[in-house]
Order: sequence, then structure tokens, then C-alpha cells
Amino acid sequence: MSDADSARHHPRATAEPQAGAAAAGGTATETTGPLTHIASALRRERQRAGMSLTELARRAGVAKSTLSQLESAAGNPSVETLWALSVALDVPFALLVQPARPQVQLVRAGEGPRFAADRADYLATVLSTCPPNARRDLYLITAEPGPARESDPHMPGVVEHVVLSAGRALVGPSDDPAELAPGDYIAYPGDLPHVFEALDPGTTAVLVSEHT
Amino acid sequence: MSDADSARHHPRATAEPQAGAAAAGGTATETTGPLTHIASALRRERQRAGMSLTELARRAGVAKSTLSQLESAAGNPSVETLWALSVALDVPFALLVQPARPQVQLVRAGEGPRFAADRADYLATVLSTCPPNARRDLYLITAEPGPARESDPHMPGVVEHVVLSAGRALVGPSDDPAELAPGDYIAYPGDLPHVFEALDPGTTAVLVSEHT
DNA sequence: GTGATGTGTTCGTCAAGGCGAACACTTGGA
DNA sequence: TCCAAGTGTTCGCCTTGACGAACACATCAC
Repeated sequence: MSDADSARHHPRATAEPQAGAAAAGGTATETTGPLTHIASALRRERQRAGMSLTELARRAGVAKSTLSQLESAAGNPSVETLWALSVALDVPFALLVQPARPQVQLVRAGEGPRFAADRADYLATVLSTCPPNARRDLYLITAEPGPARESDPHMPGVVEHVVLSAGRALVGPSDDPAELAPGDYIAYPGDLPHVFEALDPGTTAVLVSEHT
Repeated sequence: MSDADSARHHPRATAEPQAGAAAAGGTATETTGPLTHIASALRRERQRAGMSLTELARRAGVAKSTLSQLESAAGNPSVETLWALSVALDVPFALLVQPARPQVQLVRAGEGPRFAADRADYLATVLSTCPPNARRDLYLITAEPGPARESDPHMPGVVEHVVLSAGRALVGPSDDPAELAPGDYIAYPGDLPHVFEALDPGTTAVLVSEHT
């Protein structure tokens, strides 16, 4: 994540250091505020779920009037309110808040920034670092047989997904790894010690690291 | 996503239809409320960024007092406030709100629910459906050469990532697909028409569908 | 037609969020 | 030692979010 400053977490961050007072007052100009997105997202998800305004309000335990104002982009809901709505809609909270920005991106097998490997027989290529909203990285792993590669646990809340492409490998929590064949998949908490040990030469895998 | 109702979007959803009134009142028992998580997440991320309470407040344009109360789990911030903080911290909004729940999960190459394929020469196996917070699915694609498989565009905001494991394939937006070799990676907006056309027999790939 | 149920909207009221200022408290020069 | 500059905390005050009730409107049964 170090040299991926080009892709930051917010589409058009506007953290003006000095002009913060503007955001403090009630009449902020609100550059890319989440409120308009919330309004449309709420209406869209509610209709997708086939709920009436009244019913959603009842299920979420919020006033019908509040919900109406929110869908009109009037007002700035509290987290609890929006949380209740996301639960009632059975929709991830983030979906109600975050704008998105997709793009086409291509990385050839050889290309892409290699991850500094402490050993020559293990190579991780970064395919995609966390975009605006999600916190997940995509790696291509290439490894040769040898002693098990112990990874130090990452930040709490990290989940790693591994799909084996070729060869065989011992992957998973250090205390109970699984032997994967091509096509096999495993997911495990990344904040616990875990291993990736190639058993066959030319072993490759796709690794998704989810930062929650 | 149809038959994956086991994994829902919220850790312990408590959308009681009738008892919604409880959540409405101020003194709700607050089962898995995001407020306590926000408090700890805010403090953690702020310290990780090496910021003082005063500095973060200044950058985000929120009152120092407000921030202090939030980190003490006192109060229920508005979305705008929390948004400003997430921008100032350069951290995805969701990270401040969502609890997480990692687990070990293993799917063997043959196992896992197959995705209903409209053609015999294209098989998608679900490896992992969207967990509590993220909205992304993991598929293993197995395809044989044949006419291009056109996918109808999905919901807006969807991004698909493809890493080719074996064989060769033409993947990407319909108007400009890329020929992938093993190890190649491509990402593209899923809300536009796109193709997956195997060029070699036994072509396999890993597909990450991000619902943003 | 007319009442009954549904939709989503707009009112007035009250509690709570967010604000600046004043407050204890530790640190490091002079 | 004392003052200055930093930390994070607690105060009144005003603004505003969230509420319930009343509202206008469409639909359907009788």
C-alpha cells in the first residue's frame, strides 16, 4: 500500500486545512458530500426491496417523515438512523454512503509492482490496490517449493482469500493449514499467523487481502 | 447471490418488524450498534495517523469537543461529521462504522455452488459471497473455447476483476476486450457489457465481482 | 358517490448534535 | 521556577435532526 498514493480512499477529498471553518458552519458548500448519494441510494434500495416508505420506516424504527426528508436529500442523518435503515434494507452500510468510480485496468503477467520478497522463491505481484472505498488488495503469488513461508499477522480485521491456480500448496492458519490443489479456495483471518508453502514447482495463486 | 442467504449483510441483524419502536426511542438497548465501534475506530485511526485530537478536528472542520465525545462513545454523529473525519483521516468511511467477523472457509475445486450457466462450456463456481460488510463475490471460472460469452451489464457501480489462471481468454469490455495469458489481470466496470471468451481448452480464471 | 386504506408529503415540538470557550493536565524551554 | 504550548476534557448555547400528527393525493370496495 506504500507506493499506491495515486489511488486514495476518497474520490475527491476536500480536506481544506484552514477553510475548515466553512464546513463547520451550517451553510457549507458541500463539494462531494455523501448526502445526495444517500438520498438516491436510499430510494433505489428501498424500491429494489419492494418496500413502501411507510413499511421501511416501521421496520427500521424511524419516523416516516425522517425517511421522506432523507430521500429528498434534505438533512444530514445520524449514523444510528442510517444504520437502522441499512439493517432494515439488509444492505451494507457503506452502500448507502459511498459514491463509486470504476475503471478499466490491465496488468500483464510479468508487469505490476513486485512486492518486496524476503525470499527468492516467493513472489507477490500487486494486481490492484484498494480503490476509493473498498479496502482490499489483489495479488498474484508465484512460489517454489521450500520451507514454509510464515507471514506475520497483519492488522486486525484483515481477511485473506486464496485461490490456487497451478501446482499445490499448503495454505491457511499456521496451526491448521490446508493443502490446496488447482481451483481450491480458502479464506482465513489475516490477523493470525498464517503460511503459504508451495509443494510443487511453478505454484501460482491469486490472493485477495481484505482490510475490512 | 440468489441462494447465498446464509451470509447476509449485517453481523447480527435485528430488524424486528414489530418491536421497531424500541430502536426508535432514545434509550434503545442497542444490540450491535455502530457507535462503540466508531469510538474505537476513530481513536485507533487517528493515533495510527499520528494526529492529535486538536489537529484532526482542525483538518476535518469539526469541533474538538465533538471529536472528543465521539471517541468516548458518547453521542451519535451525523453522516456529514463522520464523513469529514474519514476524509481527514484518509480512511474509507465504512472502516469507521463496520464491525467485522473473519472466519476460515475452504472450498475444494469441485465443490461449491455452481452458478447456473446458460451454456455448458462456461462454469462459474461461487467461492465466497459478500460477507457482512463488503459487497464482493469470488468466483472460479472454467470455460472452453467457443463463441464469446456476452454478459449483460450488472448493477451500476459493480467492478469485476479477472486473473487468468490457465489457458488464454478474451476478457473485458465488449468494445475493447484484452487477450489474457496466465497471470494476466484486468479490471473493468461491470455495469457495461463485457465478455469472457476462452481461447484455449481448459481455461480457468478467478473473478472478483465488487458491488461497491 | 363515499368511506376506507394505501401512498408520500409537510407541519410544530422536543431532544440531541455540534459549536466555541473555559477548563485541568503534561511537557519543555528560558 | 515560571510561563508557554501542547494534550484531551468538560461546560452553556444555539442549531438541527428526529419524532408524531395532520395533510393532500391515488386507489379500490361497497
